[in-house]
Amino acid sequence: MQQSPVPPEPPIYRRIADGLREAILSGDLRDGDRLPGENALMARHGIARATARQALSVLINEGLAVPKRGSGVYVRQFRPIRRHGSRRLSRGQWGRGEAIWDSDTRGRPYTVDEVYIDRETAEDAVARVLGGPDVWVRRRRYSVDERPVQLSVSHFPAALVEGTAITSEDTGPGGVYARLGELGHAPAHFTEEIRARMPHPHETVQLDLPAGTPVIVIARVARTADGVAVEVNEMILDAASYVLQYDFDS
Amino acid sequence: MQQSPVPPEPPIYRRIADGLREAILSGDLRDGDRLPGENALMARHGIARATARQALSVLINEGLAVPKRGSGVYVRQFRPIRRHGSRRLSRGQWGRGEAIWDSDTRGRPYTVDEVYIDRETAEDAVARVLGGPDVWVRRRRYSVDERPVQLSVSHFPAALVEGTAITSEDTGPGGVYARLGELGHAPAHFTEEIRARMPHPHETVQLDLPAGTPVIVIARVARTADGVAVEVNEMILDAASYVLQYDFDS
DNA sequence: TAGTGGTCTAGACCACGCA
DNA sequence: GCGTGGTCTAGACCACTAC
Repeated sequence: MQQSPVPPEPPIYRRIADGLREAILSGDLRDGDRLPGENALMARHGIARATARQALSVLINEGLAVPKRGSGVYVRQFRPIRRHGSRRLSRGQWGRGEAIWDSDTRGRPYTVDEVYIDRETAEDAVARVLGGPDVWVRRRRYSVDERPVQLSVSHFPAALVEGTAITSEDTGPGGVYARLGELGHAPAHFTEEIRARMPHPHETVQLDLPAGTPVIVIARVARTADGVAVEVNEMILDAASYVLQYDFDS
Repeated sequence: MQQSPVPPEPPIYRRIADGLREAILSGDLRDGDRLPGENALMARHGIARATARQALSVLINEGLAVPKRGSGVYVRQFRPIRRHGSRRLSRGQWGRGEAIWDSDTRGRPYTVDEVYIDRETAEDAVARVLGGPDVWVRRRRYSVDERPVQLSVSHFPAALVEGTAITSEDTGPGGVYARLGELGHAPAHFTEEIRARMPHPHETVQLDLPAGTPVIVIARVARTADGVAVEVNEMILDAASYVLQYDFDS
């Protein structure tokens, strides 16, 4: 039998972090409010600077706070955009104003900040799906309200799109899917694979992510009615900016 | 015009972290390998202990490494389970061995570790969808290979399920959906909302998450053919353990 | 200019693992 | 018992923000 041991006290930095987190999650501290700074925590709890920093770093790494140099540490807000996957069924009587999570439903306009188009050799997984490594690639960054929210890399089989508008910056009305349709390869079936992880450094830079924000990674494969894969699109989303929604029936 | 300034050198701890990350992502260091420890980094780079710790903490907070007390810091593995949302279309000729990401396709068995069933007052968002705050709640924890991977909380309208097997531990053959069907409320339509964020402390404990692992949160609403919501299920997934997949057509 | 967070040093004691 | 990571102190200098 194990003698129930005295439950060990959490370390000081953790107790301080717990208190601040409580204040944030309970709503006592709201979006944009200033947290007590390092000096305030040192004085209030009689601790060293490094310990105060450690407490704040917990909240920062949890995505609940953002440090601003020379100013303070602030509570962080979460106001996501809603992205619909399959929405065939969501237009009926159900699914109107009955979402679980709050989100900005106003259709805020996307801006495409950056576009790079290139002919490349695809990595193995993409090559396997597209039937070969020769691809045209379209890399974009999307922003909403001046804020970068998504990186997107689309791969197309080179043999399919060579010489079409898909390999130029302006893909024309209807975008790449309209062009694929004109080529007799209209996308009909989609598969989306979704993961979440902490961002790599270049993603942190390109999406301007504060510490403690994961990214959602979506790998989407578009196939024609015949089942031929015509596009592989990898999207990196700022997780704090998105709610994904999928509607389907059993 | 801005005179292009000399690009500032990143701090030491960051350069060390970058080097180690590079070694991990390039495959030089593989799953389970031991990283150089604090003492090794101090000696190799001539830095103080706190600086070495800071470098390692970067990788730990990125989910790329796990510290083991008294032993070392180790590269972390990612071997996810595949969870299918809508898979109506995935059984055809397409979608066979053509996934983008690796995953354990062997159908490893789930274990239900913990079950709590209770009558509760639902929070606002759930009450709004279910048409009232009176709910029966089933809380479960799922494990795969002895490892907790998912927390799940299902809410059912109390008026609908009162006195049925849904309010008892053993829901009988076919589970709760079979019971709902017998009651004339078979689920037919599903909406899944997905977010990702860093875990709350109780989630870290219950899922035994190392630092740097986000969670995926899925809120699923099940509706009958008439559009009546009969279940709201909130799932918390260890993001390192899952790939979600959705199949649909345009 | 005063206050903030960012980086770094040089120590200390502890709990834990592994041999 | 030794090496590991976990916690903590008491300083230092810097860059940046706000006033």
